[in-house]
Amino acid sequence: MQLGELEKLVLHYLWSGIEADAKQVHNALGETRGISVNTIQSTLDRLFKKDLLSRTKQGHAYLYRTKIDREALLAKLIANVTSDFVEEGEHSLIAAFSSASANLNDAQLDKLEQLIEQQRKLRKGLQ
Amino acid sequence: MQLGELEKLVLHYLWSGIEADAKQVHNALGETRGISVNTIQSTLDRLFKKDLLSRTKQGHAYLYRTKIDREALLAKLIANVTSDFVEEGEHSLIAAFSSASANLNDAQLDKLEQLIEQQRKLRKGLQ
DNA sequence: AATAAAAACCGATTGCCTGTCGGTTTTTAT
DNA sequence: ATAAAAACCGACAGGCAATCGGTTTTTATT
Repeated sequence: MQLGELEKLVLHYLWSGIEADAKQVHNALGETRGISVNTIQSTLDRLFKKDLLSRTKQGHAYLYRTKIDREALLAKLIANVTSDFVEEGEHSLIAAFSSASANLNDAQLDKLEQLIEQQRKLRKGLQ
Repeated sequence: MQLGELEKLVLHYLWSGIEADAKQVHNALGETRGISVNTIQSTLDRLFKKDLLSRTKQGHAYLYRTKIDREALLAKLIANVTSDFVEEGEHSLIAAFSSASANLNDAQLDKLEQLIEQQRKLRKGLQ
């Protein structure tokens, strides 16, 4: 799945916890750029069709909101872009980690380990 | 940077440690697909221009070889596709992990922790 | 129910990228 | 010098994002 510039901007905007219709998004992003409301509408529709936004009719207009959070989208994009390069049974994140670990600083390594621990505890509790 | 199907195939092929000219790549990949040598040549050239391959004249033909290994390319692709979504100082992998950790099995968690340890040791040794 | 306003929908265009190749120029080996 | 091989150039198709004008549908109001 490909994401264009405007699509990314819209996602960013909606991740701030806002629900918005095309008009509002246009006010927030399009107006300054000299973009028409129609363009925003198309973009929202594309994101909807990509299953990244959900929408409900509110009065006359659709209210859009994100259907996936930033972190999940990151995971999705990473899986997407790496899938052709990772072996069967290999997890893309782990493959990615082994290639990128050198670019992580100490604090980030700590953070990751912390997240792993957290996940482990969660499992113990649930089982 | 976008990679097409044929480009990925060529990279895969060259990652097997081979140096090859257009003809050889064509033999290996193009012939069965009914693709002309010219197509392979274009693809090799595009990959070269993307700085993913290097080449040297060998006799009459260019010999191509990968300029980046699989892991490094993964890192690059990931950085590319995620850069618009990560904050300064944040690393996309860690952000992605926090949402995807639930999808990893115990063995994969172990594996990841192992990789972290390995990376730590590497740093101790180098410092 | 009629109608005006708002929004959705449809289709078209442009621009960028990959895949694809034919034809021309350059290089190389004999 | 020349024939063969390879490189190079330019073109076209197909896919996707950005962009918008115009038409249809929906909604609110009288």
